[in-house]
Amino acid sequence: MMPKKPANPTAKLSVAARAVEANRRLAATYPEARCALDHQSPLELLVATILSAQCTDARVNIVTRELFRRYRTAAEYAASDPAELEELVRSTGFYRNKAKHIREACSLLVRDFGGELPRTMEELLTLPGVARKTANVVLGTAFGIASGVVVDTHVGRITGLLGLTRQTDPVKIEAGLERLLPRDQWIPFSHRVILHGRAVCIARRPACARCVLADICPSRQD
DNA sequence: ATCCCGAGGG
DNA sequence: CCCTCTGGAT
Repeated sequence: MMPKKPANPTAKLSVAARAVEANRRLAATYPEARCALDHQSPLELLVATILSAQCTDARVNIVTRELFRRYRTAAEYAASDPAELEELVRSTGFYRNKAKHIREACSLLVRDFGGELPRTMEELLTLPGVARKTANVVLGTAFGIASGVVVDTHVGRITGLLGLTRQTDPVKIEAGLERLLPRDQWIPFSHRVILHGRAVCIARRPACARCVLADICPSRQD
């Protein structure tokens, strides 16, 4: 008999099959996966998501606790004192841009949408500081509309490591993932990958030894 | 491609 | 010190 060689499932799975299998395992591993940004309304989720750029969700949640107490409506954000808003969001980084985006987006919400959040990608993209990632979060989590996969830094990194995409442009990554996964999995998949990125497949030091995807991951490090 | 920008981990 | 954190606009 030939000595038994270690199986190499990576080579046997098509990209599509690997995407589905990865999602299946992540679903089993993180049954509780959901949006980790604290919020009680679509507006609060929009603000939290704008603040989440290049910042941990834990930090965003610390900041929004006070922020949401101070401002309740789009009109209140729009009328806020710029310096005061900047100070409240300061610790999330990029604080001048973020404060400006919140103020300007809320002004536009008041002017064009009656102070409410619109429910289409096209309309959300008219808001300053809102691109596809933020719009997909708001549509998917606040409104239950599976508009697209949320491609943040974790989803971009991990889907690349898994060989689910060769793209680096988040819009192209998103389009590819949406061809690999059924629509009703787009948002849950995003949340699971983000959790996995925080807990196991950490950017600085991926913990492949305790990763449920290690045997189907082309980038596994031993 | 570059800028915005604070906080925490190694 | 360097890298990364649920990006977006110019």
